[in-house]
Parts: sequence; structure tokens; C-alpha cells
Amino acid sequence: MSQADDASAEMPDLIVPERASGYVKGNETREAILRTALSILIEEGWQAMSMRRVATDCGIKFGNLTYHYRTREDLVRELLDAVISSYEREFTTIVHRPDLSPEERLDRYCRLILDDIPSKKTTRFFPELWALSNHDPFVHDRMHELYARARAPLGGIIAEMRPDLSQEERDTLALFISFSMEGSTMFAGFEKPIVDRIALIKRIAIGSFVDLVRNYRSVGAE
Amino acid sequence: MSQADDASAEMPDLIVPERASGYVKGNETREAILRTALSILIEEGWQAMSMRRVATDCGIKFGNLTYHYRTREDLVRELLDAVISSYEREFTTIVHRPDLSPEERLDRYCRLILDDIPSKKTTRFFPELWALSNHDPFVHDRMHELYARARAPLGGIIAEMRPDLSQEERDTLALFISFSMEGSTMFAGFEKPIVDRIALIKRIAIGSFVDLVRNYRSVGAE
DNA sequence: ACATATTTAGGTCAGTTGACAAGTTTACCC
DNA sequence: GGGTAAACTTGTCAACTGACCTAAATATGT
Repeated sequence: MSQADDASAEMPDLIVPERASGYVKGNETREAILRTALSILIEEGWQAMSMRRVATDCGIKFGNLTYHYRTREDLVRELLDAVISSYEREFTTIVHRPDLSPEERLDRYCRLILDDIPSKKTTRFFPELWALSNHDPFVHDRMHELYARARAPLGGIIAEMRPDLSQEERDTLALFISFSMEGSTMFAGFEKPIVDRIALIKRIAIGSFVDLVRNYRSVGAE
Repeated sequence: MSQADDASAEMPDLIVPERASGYVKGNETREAILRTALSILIEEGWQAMSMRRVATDCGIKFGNLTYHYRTREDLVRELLDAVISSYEREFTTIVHRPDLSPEERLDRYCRLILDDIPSKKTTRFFPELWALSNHDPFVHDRMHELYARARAPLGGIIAEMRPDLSQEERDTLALFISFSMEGSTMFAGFEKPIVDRIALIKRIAIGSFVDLVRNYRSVGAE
């Protein structure tokens, strides 16, 4: 369960779209390229991730890199897609346990996300993504697509707990819970000030979310 | 000059440390430089904010810019400090109203922050700051210093409401409320998907926070 | 008005960047 | 094994970056 340690920070999960060329070498190289690029992005940030730097760190020639990714934007797009896809997979294969009560599943969902926050990959990657999404419509759309998908199971749980609420209210509750946890990245993330208090944070957060969904009163209701 | 005018029109607040040289022209120029730099940062992101670009947009010569800020890092540091200082001032001159109940002050505090989220300056600046803080210790420390200061009044309110709690628990409650609101930036910020639901967001968030502080139970207490 | 410190202009410099255009080598299929 | 497409190498290109340096213009205190 502990994602903070080991090599997961340096060799993060990546879902690389295979190119149907019949050759395997190219796909391997592309995966190596994306892994290297992500590593640089995580370790040193956006500006350090130049094409030449990626090629050098990856151990391939610059020309070879430009063969696989003709422009830098091509590389960036596929990198973001690969990383985002890995999170999608992580979040869709969960909380499908009809034996648990909605409250228990809400607890597990939040715990899963909060457990992931302190990982180096998550702490470093998402702020870069947020910043980039402010200036790149493609990144913006792709990112919110991911968030909507990651939020979906939460919406389902809330719908079970509160069938009396409107769709909009349920969606907004899910959204609030979701971005509340995202906000912890800068404080409870990797090498952040309060990593030691993360257990208490989890207790407060999850308790608050469960209470919120259970006791939320609609605008009109009195 | 045109860019600088745009900048001053959209984000008036910027606290530029005056350099005690007796000359006023230089201070004016430095303010114009920082305003221009912030404008570029907000409009086009980090990498677009080169020294030459700042000089051009500011309407001054490149050499003049390098006179005022010998290196790019000097410029960046003073820019971040200037912007952060403006937020500090904004957040410390509030909620000093003994006539209001703690609950009301908590409400106002949260409302103040949430009202600021959709502004272009806040939506664009902070993600850049978060990303940068992951790779620059100076930015990291300065940022968390700001957050700690902005969180202080919240801690005071919570202390009034819950004198039974330990310092750590109160601090962590304040932290949770604080970063919960920060997380809304990517979703309820400027030109973000759900700006139209922001009223409901505020209702949910503030209601949830008030309930949390009121009803939070310590770990040991049963 | 003068002397002095501050501010601005102009230019040079080496280094890096991304895109591109040839080539050569390698891997795969029949 | 030979043919072909993919994978890779090598080199060039213009553009841009930040740091630096010197001289001119300007503002300030007296």
C-alpha cells in the first residue's frame, strides 16, 4: 500500500498507446522516452523537460527522439495522456463491492485518493498539470475529463445514500469532496510540511465528508 | 505600455518593495516591470515570461531590465514576493469583528476566500506557484509562510469555538478547511467548468466547515 | 548650477532550444 | 536470405535565451 517509498516515484505507471507498426522496438523506445520525460517533469519541472534533455537522459540520439515525436507538443500530449490514463485505470478498478455499505465505500474511496496524495508522482505531476491546463485548452479538457471519470463512482455512492437530492446537488457534493482532497496535495503531499499529521487529516476529512453527505439539507428543505 | 495598462487594469494589487535610493523613477519602472511580468505569467504561463519578453511588453530596453533585475531569478523572486504580499495584506485586514459570533466570522472568512477563487489572478497565479514550489525551496518556504499567515485567523476562530480541542487538532482543522478551499481553484476558478454552480459550492463548503468545527470529536473522546 | 549616483541604451557573447533534412542501420515478414 | 519499412544516426539551421559590459542620459541633493 505504501506508494511513497520504493521505485514507484522514479518508475511510475504509464499507459503507453502501442503503435501498430509490427515492430516492437519502437514501442519500447517510446515507453522509455515517456518514462524519462515524466521523470524529468517530476524531478525538475516543466522547463527542464526539453527535447534534448529527454533524449540525453533516455540514452538515445536527439534525432531519434524527433523521429518518434516530431514536435515537442506531440511528446507532451502523449505524455499527459499516458499518465492520466494510468490514474484512470487506478480509479475505475475500485469500490465495486456491493457487500459494503455506501458509507463504507465512501470511506474507502476517499482513503484510496488520500493515500495516493503523498506519492511523489502525484504530488509533483498534478500541480504541473493544473498550471499547464490554464494555458493549454487540450490539457484543460483532457484533465477535466479525467476528473469527471474519477468522480463518477463517488456520484454513485452519494446517489445511493441520498436519493432525495437533485442530480445537481449530488454532483456538486461529489465535486466538493473531490476537490477538497485535491487541495491537500500542496500540504500533505510528498516532502510537504505536514506529512506527519496525515493520519489526522484523513480522519477529519473522511469524517467530514461522511457527515456532509448524510446530513446535507437541500436549499428548499426545512 | 499597452500590456502594462492591461495588467494594471486586471490586477491592481501588487506590493512592490520600494528601494530606498531617493529616486522615484526607478521604483515606478520596477513596478511596471513586475506588473508586466505578472501579466505574462497569468496570460501565457511560466515559460513565456522571459527577460526579453518582459522588457518588450513593458516598453523598456532589455539592458534596462537587466539593470533593475540582474538575473531572471532576481525578477522571479521579487515578483512572487510582491504578489504574495498583496494576498497577505488582503487576508490580515479582515475578520477582526468582535461583534460577530465565531460562526459568523468563520462564515465570512470562508466566503472571502471563496469569492476570490474565480478571479483570473488567483486562478492563474496559484497553480503556477504550486508547481514552482515543488522545485524551488525558496518559493516553497515563502508560499507556506503565506499560507500559515493566512490560516492564522481561522485558527483563532476555531480556538474560540472549540477550546476543548488540542492545539494540533485545531491547527489541523484549520488546515483542512484551508486546503479544501484551495482545491476548488481548478474547478470553480476563472473560466473553469463549474463557475455557474459556485453559489451551491459555497453553500455546501461553508455549511460543511461550520458543522465540522462544531461537531468534531477528538480521537480519544467517546 | 554642479557633482554624483542612478537610470537607460546598445551591443556582444556563448549556450540552448526545436525543427528539419539528409543519410545509415536494424528489425520484421515472406 | 532478401526486400522493405521502420528505427536510428548525423548534421545543419535560425531563433531565442540569459549574462555581461561600456557608454550615454537623466534625476537628485546641495
